Amino acid sequence: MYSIGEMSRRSGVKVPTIRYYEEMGLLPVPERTEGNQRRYDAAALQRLSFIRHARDLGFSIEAILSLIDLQEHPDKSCRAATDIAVAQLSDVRAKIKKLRSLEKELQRMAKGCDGDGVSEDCYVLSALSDHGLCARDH
Amino acid sequence: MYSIGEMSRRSGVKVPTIRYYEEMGLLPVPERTEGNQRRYDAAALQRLSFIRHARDLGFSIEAILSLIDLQEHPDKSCRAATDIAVAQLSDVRAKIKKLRSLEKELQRMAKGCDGDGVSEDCYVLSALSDHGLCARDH
DNA sequence: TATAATTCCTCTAGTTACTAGAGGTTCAAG
DNA sequence: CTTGAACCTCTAGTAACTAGAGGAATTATA
Repeated sequence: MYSIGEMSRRSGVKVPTIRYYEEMGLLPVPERTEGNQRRYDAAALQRLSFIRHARDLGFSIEAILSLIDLQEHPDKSCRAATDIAVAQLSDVRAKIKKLRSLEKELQRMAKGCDGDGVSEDCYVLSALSDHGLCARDH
Repeated sequence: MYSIGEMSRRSGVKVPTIRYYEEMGLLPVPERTEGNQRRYDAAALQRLSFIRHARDLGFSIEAILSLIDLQEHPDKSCRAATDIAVAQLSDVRAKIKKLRSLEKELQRMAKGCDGDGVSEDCYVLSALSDHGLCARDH
């Protein structure tokens, strides 16, 4: 049986976050010692690692709740899990796309100005003030 | 003079968000009518467009506060503004990098599984459970 | 075994950048 | 002058935690 600190060390998830996950229903309510401290078993650690992994991949807590539900009902269709993963993938792709265009514009901004001189005629500031200087529309 | 709704229409920033920006110190406190409604001038609209533009580019409110400070003190160095833009750029690049590797892993996950069958042996779920299946380390 | 250091407990509040809603007032058009 | 749209303030909610207070339990050392 692991204490919450032990769980934290083994999973890389901070202690208050573990309690938060419990509150959110991601982790089952653990046993307690006589002194009211949480004690976890190996299954709980595995579950926590699953959560950590999914969060690292950007899955929302809500999505993870669905994934856990699927894990606990092995008779349900795998389709649902795949759908969640695919949705996550397209979300990530949309974010990449947006960030790429931001990157371009910021690059232009940062390059336009050598950083010398006063801010009165700073390219960064004028680029932000004047939308007409943008390469893209937003 | 523009009402807050007019400002919203012209800038594309929602009304409650304009009030929020005022509270955050991004927008100067505007004049009021006798009936206590906000009335803005052209300078305020320009400022709001600047803010909108900067937010679109992912600048934090704190960063925008600094940029505005630089705008209002044209004697200060342009260096500071450039630094903020460069920091923003590297932030964006880091995010892109992270998202790209997420994309790869999610793609692998979504592909590994055709969505048919029960979730007991769903690749998505096993990939999330078993870190060893990951292509990258996180 | 006594004490000290560490870890744990709950609870509240703060973070970012807004958004939603309640309940009430003012403005502009007809 | 009435009516409906727009405005006002204030509170609370969102996501996913993080920080801190004040106190109890556990573990390690003497």
